Amino acid sequence: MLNLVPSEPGQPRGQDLLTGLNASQAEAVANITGPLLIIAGAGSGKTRVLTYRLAYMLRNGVAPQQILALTFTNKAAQEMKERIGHLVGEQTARAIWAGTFHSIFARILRQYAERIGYTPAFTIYDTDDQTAAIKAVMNQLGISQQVLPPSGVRNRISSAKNTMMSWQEYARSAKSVVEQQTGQIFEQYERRLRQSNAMDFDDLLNATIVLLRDNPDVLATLQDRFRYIMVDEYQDTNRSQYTVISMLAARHGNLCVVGDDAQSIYRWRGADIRNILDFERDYPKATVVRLEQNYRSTKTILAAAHSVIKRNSGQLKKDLWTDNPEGEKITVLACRDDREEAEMITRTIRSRMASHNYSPKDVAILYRTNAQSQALEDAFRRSNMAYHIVSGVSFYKRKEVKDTLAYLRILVNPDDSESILRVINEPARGIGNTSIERIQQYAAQNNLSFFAALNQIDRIPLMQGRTIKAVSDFMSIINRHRELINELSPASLAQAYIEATGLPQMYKLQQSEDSLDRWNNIERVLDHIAEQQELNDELTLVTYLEQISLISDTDDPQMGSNRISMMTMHAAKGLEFPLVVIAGLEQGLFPLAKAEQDPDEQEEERRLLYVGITRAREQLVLSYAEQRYRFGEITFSRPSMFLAEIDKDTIAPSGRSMTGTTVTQQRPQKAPFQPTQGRVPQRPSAVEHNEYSQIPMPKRYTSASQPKNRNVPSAGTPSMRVGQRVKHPMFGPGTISAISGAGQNEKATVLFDNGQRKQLMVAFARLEIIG
DNA sequence: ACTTAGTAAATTCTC
DNA sequence: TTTACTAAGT
Repeated sequence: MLNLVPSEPGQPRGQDLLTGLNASQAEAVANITGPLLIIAGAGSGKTRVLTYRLAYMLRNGVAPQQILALTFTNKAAQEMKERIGHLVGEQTARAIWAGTFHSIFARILRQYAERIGYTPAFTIYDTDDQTAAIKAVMNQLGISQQVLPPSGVRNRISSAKNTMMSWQEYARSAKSVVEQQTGQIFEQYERRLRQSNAMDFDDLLNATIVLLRDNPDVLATLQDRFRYIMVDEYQDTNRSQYTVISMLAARHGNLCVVGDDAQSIYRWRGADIRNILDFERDYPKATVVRLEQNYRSTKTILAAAHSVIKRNSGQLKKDLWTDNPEGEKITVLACRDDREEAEMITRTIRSRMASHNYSPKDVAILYRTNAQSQALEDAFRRSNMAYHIVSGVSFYKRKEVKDTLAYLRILVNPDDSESILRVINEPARGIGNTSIERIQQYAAQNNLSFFAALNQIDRIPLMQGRTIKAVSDFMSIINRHRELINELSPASLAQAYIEATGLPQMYKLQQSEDSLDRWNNIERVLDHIAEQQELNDELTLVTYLEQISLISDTDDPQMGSNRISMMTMHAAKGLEFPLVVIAGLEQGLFPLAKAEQDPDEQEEERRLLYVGITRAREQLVLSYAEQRYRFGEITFSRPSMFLAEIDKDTIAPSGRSMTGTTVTQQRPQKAPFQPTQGRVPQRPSAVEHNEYSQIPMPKRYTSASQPKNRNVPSAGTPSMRVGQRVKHPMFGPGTISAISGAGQNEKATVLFDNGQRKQLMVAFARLEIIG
């Protein structure tokens, strides 16, 4: 910890913080009043500058409570808090308001919920909840989901909200039929969420704007509380975020924004690059500091990155340079297919680790889409290399976990219709679709929330006696436990309540391996609540649920473990590794097919590649495959246009081998690759990696334990093999032409004698062995 | 009302 | 390859 003894009066304190910084870094740190724009090139020590700047402020008399630091990911917020903690002590660091836009504003909104017509227990809807609400609304309006896909509606509504457009404005400007219908759905969607006492992610920002706009006293309070505001990744802010920031900073004007327009990669979710481009116009008195010295990468890597990004138009002027050595040239791996690509990547990584003494945590593989991790995982598992995947299927997206959380949400906010609908018949209670339809209709007609309608179940027409009984039993579980909210701790309440719903029992009784894992996952959620309660004795179910809603898949606690990382380039933002591999540089994949036509999209893809390249400190490897499995089918593609854009001088020459694949030149002193030689076998790591906090990854889904051997029948059904004659009750006799999957997922492709070809699940289809 | 079998569709990225 | 929805069967 640095010393906090005040220095001579009249002179700024904390000069010691400035030593060891370059001139522009020091300027950024010492400039704590007034508007400040920091243009921070990749690897220019941005995080260091930000944390030092905060420390400098604290040293000069700013109270930690007066500082608001906004980031985009929990990861970034976490890292910032930690590093400030080292500088000024944890106590002080904790008092700073640092977090994501969404989490900070959720916190503020809970405090003032009544002012905008919500209760403090409002639910935060994630993407799935939104889609569910939209489907329900479309149903109600009689709009077909075939004609108008709900996900598209969701996207249009979200982008409208990102630009702070109300449903009235949207409906007014709607031209096409699609837009008009979206307008109708938008209106009902907004009504439904309000009735559910729920907000989606976009609402968290827009509701804050409304709160500040309509309540001058709240605005004044918050402006005075947050006298110093700092925004990271400013190039990724959208209209709403921009507006909130402007409102909060209007009084004191101590606004510091940091960003790099070259790294703007979230246009698709409403990020408006103009926010950073126009900062100087918005704040004419702004100081502008450019951090242009890169401390991260070799000259070669920086040159490659520059040769790519210079093709984009409309950049803020900046010249990134480095004192670092020239470094090694970039390797390009040309591969036949995705499988070979994965193999070559593992081989390349293995040999570089040996020759450069890298440990696994020094290496990252980056790709455009999450689906690409599959082939890589297989290859890594085969060669026993420790890896972990950032993101992937989150623990919280599993059905049983979502159901459990839905039950808990109902407890704190019974008006949450989406959650009730999710679990009202889970486990089956005899409340079927027909009844639910009727209740929904009644709710809509009488302008009630679903829960309120359930309370009047005996007044709803056409209800069967049995259904009424089932509904009142369901209601009594909820009501009984609602009365205990102030009696019991969150953990014990959750425990008793979830037990009472019968959800865990349902899985436990099924006794299949699958359902036992699900039961286990429910237990893990309950354990997790207990753990969190231990850590924070002020924990409530409301704050717990909020915390869960706002974490993301990139918040990976295993980051520190010594493994090779695999992630999307989006997830890699802000990270750095000595050795970086970027896979799948193919036309149609990177850039994505839909970007090929649209120049704006193409520029965004190019920025994404720029982000990817600049993650590398010493070595960069790029790869592409001529064909790969996509949507379960082989597709062919040409190398990415981006490969041709990279300065040739930065790329190592390569030679074509007989097989048509490229073998990069081996460095002379290095021995040829030897498979798994001298390696201590390690357990495949995917099994252990967890998504967040103390919740371990469930065994199921990740149990890569049984390798998926194609064309090899699983042990349970030894007689299913290619060429086997079988008989199906409906399709008649036929011959198995292919087998895929294993165990429960084993599928047989059967060519029936009548000429039909079908893919059947072996476990379900009643295939009879004949011949 | 619920289960099951089969088909269709989806796969970008995040809070 | 996996999931999500629909239609038919129990």
